Amino acid sequence: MAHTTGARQARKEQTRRTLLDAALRLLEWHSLNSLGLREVAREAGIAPAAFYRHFEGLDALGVALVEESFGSLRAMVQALRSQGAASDEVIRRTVDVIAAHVREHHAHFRFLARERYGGVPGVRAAIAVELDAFVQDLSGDLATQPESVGWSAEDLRVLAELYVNHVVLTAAALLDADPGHPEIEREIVATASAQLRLIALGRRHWLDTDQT
Amino acid sequence: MAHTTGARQARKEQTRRTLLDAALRLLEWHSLNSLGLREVAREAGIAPAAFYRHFEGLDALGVALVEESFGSLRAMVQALRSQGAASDEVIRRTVDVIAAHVREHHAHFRFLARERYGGVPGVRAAIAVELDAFVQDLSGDLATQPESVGWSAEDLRVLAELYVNHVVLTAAALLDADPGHPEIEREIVATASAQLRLIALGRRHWLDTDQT
DNA sequence: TGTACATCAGTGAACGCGCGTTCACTGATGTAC
DNA sequence: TGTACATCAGTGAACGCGCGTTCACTGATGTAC
Repeated sequence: MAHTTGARQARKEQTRRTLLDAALRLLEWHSLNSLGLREVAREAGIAPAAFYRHFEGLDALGVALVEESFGSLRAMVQALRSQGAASDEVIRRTVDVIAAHVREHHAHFRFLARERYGGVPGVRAAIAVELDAFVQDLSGDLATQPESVGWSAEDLRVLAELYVNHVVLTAAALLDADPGHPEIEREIVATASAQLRLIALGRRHWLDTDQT
Repeated sequence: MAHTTGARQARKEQTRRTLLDAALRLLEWHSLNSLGLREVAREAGIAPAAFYRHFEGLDALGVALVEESFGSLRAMVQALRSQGAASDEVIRRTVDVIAAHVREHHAHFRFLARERYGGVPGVRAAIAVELDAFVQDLSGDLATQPESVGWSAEDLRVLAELYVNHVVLTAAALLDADPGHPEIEREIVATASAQLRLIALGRRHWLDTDQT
């Protein structure tokens, strides 16, 4: 175990992960700006001063978590992408996929829901930028679907934004649901499905009359 | 100015208001759980110890702000109620009313957007309860409209929730918009209108096919 | 391969500071007679 | 109306505490020869 060069760097990255995981664990209960640097270091099991070897401060750690969390969101949409469009059956499955991803990456989704309008400007801005890019992505995706013939880019962006907001709110609602009561989760899923169906209906009839 | 009995109580209420206003001013930049009791007292111009004559702690002040803020929300919906249903012209006016109210009561709406998924459990719970009651109210209201013939109570609740979420998100987006750039605000209003139109279209065709 | 020096992630002690909360107090307002 | 006592909103000093940040350090890892 001697000259495996890069061992130092690997250990450093490992400690960085430990810090991020510790922060995510604490963020289950606190929001970012009520978190303490010493608190995170303590949870991670390292000395407070060592924190500075990895991040300039807690805000920087927050921005790193934003990037990670959007990884989870993109992975979820990747999973949805393999599904087709807007039949009722497909909508039900879509919402199930969301629920499953939220359960699996709850810490990331909780973080995004909390900090989207939270008190740390840098983090809020980072989320806004990522969310915007994400909506652009999705509307590009929607454009390739047969239902989107005749839609302007702007219309597609509006639709994509509606979808994204809906998904984020559904995720937040699922996170607030007591995991001990699965019937509440089923209720949220049912409501979210009905709302998606409503939007899908609107989408289907969008071009029926003259629109801007 | 001698025996106007109740002068003491009036002064106490005035100080309470001063505290609430000071907190709202600070909440423009911080979120509730990064606020300090001493900070609020300082902003209000009273001794820290006097705070306890009015609230048990900052959390209690937060709950009081929730109640106040929902007053603003209800007032807004009251204003919307005088409008009719879902023609495009009415939707445009609806969103304008929202924008005007958000501008006028920005501190309240910002507080709700921030704390809805924020880090103070008591406040989050209070908002959830109020929001739920509010959705119930609205769906009762929707039930009286001619467009709602044939809708189940559950369907109306789903629709009302979609509207409320949409309004809250629109308010949050408006709050994040730099007030120095009115064209950004106009863009948000345009997007919100289009999304409302989409939902209204879905509503119109909800009963076209068999639904649950 | 072995040796001598450089790097740098993590340590632990120290600092000054503002925090939330308590306490006995003050003095204006309220009440009883 | 006047007086004597009670109430209680707001004061200001004091407390112990955990915070973020700095610093010189240690010792394992990396590098040059």
